Amino acid sequence: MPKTTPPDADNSAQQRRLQMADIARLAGVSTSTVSRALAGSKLVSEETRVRIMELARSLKYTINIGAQNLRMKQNRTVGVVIPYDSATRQHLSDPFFLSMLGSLADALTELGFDMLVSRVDAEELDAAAAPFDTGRVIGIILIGQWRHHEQLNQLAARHVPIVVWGAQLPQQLYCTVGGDNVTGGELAAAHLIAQGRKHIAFFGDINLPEVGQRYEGQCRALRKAGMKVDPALQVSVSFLPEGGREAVQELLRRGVPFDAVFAGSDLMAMTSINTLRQHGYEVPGQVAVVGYDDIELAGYFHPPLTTVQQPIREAGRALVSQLLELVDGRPAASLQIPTQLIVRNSSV
Amino acid sequence: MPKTTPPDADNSAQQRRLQMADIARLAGVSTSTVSRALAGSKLVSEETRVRIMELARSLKYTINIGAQNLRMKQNRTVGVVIPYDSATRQHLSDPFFLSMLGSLADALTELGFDMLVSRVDAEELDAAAAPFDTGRVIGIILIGQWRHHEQLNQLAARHVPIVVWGAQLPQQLYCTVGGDNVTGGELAAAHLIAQGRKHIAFFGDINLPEVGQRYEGQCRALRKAGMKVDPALQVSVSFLPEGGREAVQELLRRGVPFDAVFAGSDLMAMTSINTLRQHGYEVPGQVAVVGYDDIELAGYFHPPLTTVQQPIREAGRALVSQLLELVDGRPAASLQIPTQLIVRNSSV
DNA sequence: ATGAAAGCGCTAACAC
DNA sequence: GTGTTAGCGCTTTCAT
Repeated sequence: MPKTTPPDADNSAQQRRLQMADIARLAGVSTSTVSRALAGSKLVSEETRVRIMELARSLKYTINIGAQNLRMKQNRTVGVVIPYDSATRQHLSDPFFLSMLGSLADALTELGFDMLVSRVDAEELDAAAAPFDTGRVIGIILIGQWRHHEQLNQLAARHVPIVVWGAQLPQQLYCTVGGDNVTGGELAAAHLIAQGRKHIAFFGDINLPEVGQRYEGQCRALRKAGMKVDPALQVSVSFLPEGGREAVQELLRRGVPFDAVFAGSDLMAMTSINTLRQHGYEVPGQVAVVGYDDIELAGYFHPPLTTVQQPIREAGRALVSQLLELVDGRPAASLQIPTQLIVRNSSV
Repeated sequence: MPKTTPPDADNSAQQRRLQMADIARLAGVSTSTVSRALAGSKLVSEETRVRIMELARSLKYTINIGAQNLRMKQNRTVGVVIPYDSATRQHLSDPFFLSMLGSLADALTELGFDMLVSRVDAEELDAAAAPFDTGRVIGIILIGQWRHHEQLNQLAARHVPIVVWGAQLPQQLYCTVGGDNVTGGELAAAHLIAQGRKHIAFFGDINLPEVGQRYEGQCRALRKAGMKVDPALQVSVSFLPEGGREAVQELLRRGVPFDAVFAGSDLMAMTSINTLRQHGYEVPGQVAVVGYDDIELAGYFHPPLTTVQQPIREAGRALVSQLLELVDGRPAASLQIPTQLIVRNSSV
């Protein structure tokens, strides 16, 4: 572990960081006055206030937020946690999660909050609360509900202010914000059905709440169209990019006929398309494909990907606003963000 | 601006956060003993240490890091800043930058550091130092050098510990970590030349240091092959995804013949390929295309993208290790991470 | 309008 | 081994 000596350690020329007492001395006033001046209090005369502010600015002095926070018992930092899968030791790479991070950064910056990012082992989700427990952040936004409903409930029961990006589940103590997965799945499947597709495969781990709901949506669309649900067309594969390839191979192995694929994520849709092509299938000619997420690159893929859009900008804002509710001690309802189908060429 | 009342505000049932004094009282010892016990000091008897630790754990007490930092004048948080373009008000979306964020998160987590992410207006780069000036972070990693060489120099002159992802420039006071852009460009162009391409277009804003160096590499490869550099084949376009489309259109407008494109980023390569196709060009048949970055999706594109790989995992680690050098008061040399050409189908 | 003094939650001499 | 005390850099009564 690197040492990172404290700034005041005697490594030569490290000039000591300026502090309020210095400004006070230089201005010939007390620290109280400096504090007030910098805070824009009207208790200090216009003249000295200006003088002190100028001085501070010319010396590039800024208040030490740590000390200020301690004294004022406040904090404008929000924790964002992205669990990683300890088994695969998978690192942060899903473009959708990454975009969410960007969107959260934007939403928080806009409101004057800082964002503390940490990664935790998905199996030790309790650790997600650490930045809160240690007082560094006022609450936690967790991206990736995965299968950890129970652990999340426990965190909420402990009164950790936490908002989770994911699906709304029965008996849920924590607040979630997520896309409307059932409708999303239904839209996707209905679209494929409208294109005349008869055998629609589903790729994705339906044990994950969000994916499960997307599949449920597909089933609903099938039933509405008077078609029956064939379990042989449902292939459970992980969220990793290779998922698409594996799913196609498994489906071919099963030997069930299919003319469409609804994939649990765009990444999976893309690898599915590539694998289908390698096996000589034309997309969308022989197999129509629909993805999920509408990541930045979906439209640039060949063929451009039909997909269900998760409105990431609003998602970020919603996550933040619900968290701030919780932080202020108000209850925060779980939210569903409406999704829409983006029809491109991979399915028509 | 939302209020975010301090935790001790009187909104009903917010139970006060446990603190060391509480543990001390419950254990019947002084706070010093608790402090020592929790720090694992050998000054406290085995027995009381265990007792106190158990107590703390059962009560889910954790030390308030803010107070600890203040007292110990230490900090294990690193700032990561991603400037945004104020003109286009462009938000964080380039997959490469996003991946870099992920890689940094991993590298920092591994070393036990936290990551504070902020976004600043690229025109006000001075603001990038704010998290440092206010004592929240021990140093800054800035992703995106853009055109702000001068402002970065000023930050370094102010002794802000800062490491920048970007190109190494003459008269540079700050530390950079970046790919070897010249070699990268040379590899890409040499590859295209080896494929028998005669008229290689370059897409990208060569005023950006990194892109300029990639172009320089291309020129070098051309000269080595005894070919001449045709300025009409260089098209300056922004880093935005649409850049690729605009570049192709501009090139066609110019009417110069071309049989290859070297694009400044993968995103641009992808949109270029799509636009070329729309105009009836076959890739790689009539036009070979090479990108830059090797983003996650490059291999899944159709055709799979030949590209220059920026090793993002090492990049993250290198950025962090150089920053920690600076923080410890040691000089940190700028680093170039070797790049390699990944040959896929878009160019062969 | 300004200053003195107390204290935010913690650690580290220094006593015993 | 453990407690007492001072103080990290700031804000805020309470005096003046």
